Amino acid sequence: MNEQELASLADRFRSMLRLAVFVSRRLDGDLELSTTQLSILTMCGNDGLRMGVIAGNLGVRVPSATEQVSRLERAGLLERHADPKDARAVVVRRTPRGDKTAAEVSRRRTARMVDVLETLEPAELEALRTALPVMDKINERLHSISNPKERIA
Amino acid sequence: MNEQELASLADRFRSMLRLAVFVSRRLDGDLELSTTQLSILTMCGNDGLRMGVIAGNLGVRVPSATEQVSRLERAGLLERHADPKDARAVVVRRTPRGDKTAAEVSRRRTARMVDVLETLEPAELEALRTALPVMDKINERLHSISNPKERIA
DNA sequence: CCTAACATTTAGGCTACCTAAGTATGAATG
DNA sequence: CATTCATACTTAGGTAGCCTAAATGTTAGG
Repeated sequence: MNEQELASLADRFRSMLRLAVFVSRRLDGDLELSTTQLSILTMCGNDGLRMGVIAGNLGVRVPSATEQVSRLERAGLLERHADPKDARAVVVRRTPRGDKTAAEVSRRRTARMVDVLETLEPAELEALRTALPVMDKINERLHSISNPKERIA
Repeated sequence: MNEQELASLADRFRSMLRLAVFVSRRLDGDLELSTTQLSILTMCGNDGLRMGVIAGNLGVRVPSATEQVSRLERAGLLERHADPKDARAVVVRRTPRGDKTAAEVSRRRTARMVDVLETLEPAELEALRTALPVMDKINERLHSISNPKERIA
């Protein structure tokens, strides 16, 4: 693939990323838990996770994770526990109600997505399936790019 | 493809959408203009667009578009003009500086994406290319799903 | 005309991110 | 041990970008 084709693919892929944000909003924007909250609930099994790990999995800073966890705790879906090995740390676990809610919400959300996917051709579904691992790889690659921050508008 | 395979694909596709949000943050999070702002700048050629059309293209409500346009106007990249056909309406156009900035920012952003794509196998690039139109189709399908709004946490 | 529909802005609110600074514990070192 | 540095988390305060509801002015239809 030559330079120009690559640039064209890059451009269209950038548009696709933006589209993914829309799709995500359309799909999840009206439900009980935000996508982030459902992710947290899903990853904190009954074994529990450290706050820092949650943040890392989400791709956000620790204080952002703290905020979401606190909210889910207030809603009775998660609990903070002391880590016996390290008094600095916190272990976040789902409550029984959290288990139930996570399962329900996830089921509803997947069902909605299935409704959409059902309208597609088999070849299109195959295209989707094939592209999934590529996105993972791209995400990994981007870990290596750094981030200052300044906006002009 | 049977019911269960479809559900599994739906699940993994949902994860991919979340990943797309990360990738987008990693890729664009540190630059001069937000993704939304660059989209606006790109779509408002020198012909200009109505505020409502901008909002529609972005997939947001009109007041959200107003806000971003105002900001870009303050930054000297866009201008509001009266529509001679309809005094209620506004036509948003890029300034010459807006032209220049849009081109530059877009070039830089694509270059960064090319750097990432260059690390992939030809088959992976092909997978990406094939999946792009499928995302468009999914987005269209989702237009038909409605949106109240209530969170439990 | 008068009323209803439309295009936009303004005002106010919320989520989810961020950075910087504070607290407390743990680990390493002289 | 005492000190110091690193780690894990929370708190405080700020910002972007979305939302709804209401205000303003314009057009179009009966």
